[in-house]
Amino acid sequence: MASPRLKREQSFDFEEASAQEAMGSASASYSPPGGVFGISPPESSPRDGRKRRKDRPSWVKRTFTPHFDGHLWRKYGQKNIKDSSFPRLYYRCSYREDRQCLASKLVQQENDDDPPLYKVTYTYEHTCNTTPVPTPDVVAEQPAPAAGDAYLLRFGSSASGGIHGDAHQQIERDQRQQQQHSARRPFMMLSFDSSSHLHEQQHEFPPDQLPSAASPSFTAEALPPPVPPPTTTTNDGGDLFSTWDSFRYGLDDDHAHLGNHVYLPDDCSGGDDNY
DNA sequence: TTGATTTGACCAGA
DNA sequence: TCTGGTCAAATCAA
Repeated sequence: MASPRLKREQSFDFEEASAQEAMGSASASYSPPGGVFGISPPESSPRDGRKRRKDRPSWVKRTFTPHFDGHLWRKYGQKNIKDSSFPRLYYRCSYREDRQCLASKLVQQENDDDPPLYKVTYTYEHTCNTTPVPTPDVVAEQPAPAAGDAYLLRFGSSASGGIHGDAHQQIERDQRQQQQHSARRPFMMLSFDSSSHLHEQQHEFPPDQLPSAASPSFTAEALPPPVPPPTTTTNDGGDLFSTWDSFRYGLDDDHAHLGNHVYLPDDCSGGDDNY
């Protein structure tokens, strides 16, 4: 009897090494040129499905909300990693089979802070052409960012803009988690997730570099008046979930643009915003 | 009933 | 040889 393992799913033969080399070491953040790799359609031998990891295009970002990046993911694995206190979670695009979307991501918690910081490694760009949920969320707890008060502001992906219901559910689950986190202890959280298909203006602040809410250039009040949201959910308990379409938040000059978050592990600060 | 998640095993790369 | 990435059956949840 042949082992079912013999049945290898899709196998792809990507030669992305050149792209990696162009970006430097494999561990550096990789910014997909134009947001699209030179992806070839699935082909070649079955064994290449497990392409050498170094050859696969990937980029890293750190975020407090690893599940909010505007795409719909399906978890397919979890593994404890050596030298890591936290398991690594494996996700792939939910449209992998439907649209041969190769995008996948690895989520690994990096610390036990509140909220915890996650390192997300994306592999391959989305080719599913699904609308990456252009409806960010704003979650603001505590009306005024007074000293010591919790202040949570999240620009995440919401489901109201064309995402499927299951994605909505997933997001809601995550929102609940975030709420639970935020309810435990005062903290400040700023995380910006939105449609990633544009691959532009993405920054993320490490926890120790989060712009202060009191900063004149980075306050909740500084937010541009949002487009009237198609759906706005307000929790009576004081939490506010606001969603609106096509929201992009930019800060000029020496302040980061906020629209998506990105981590710049090395010195990828010049030129295009890294991804 | 259907789809998502969990989890142990397999396999390839380092 | 070890570790990490993926598969797929079993299980869970909606």
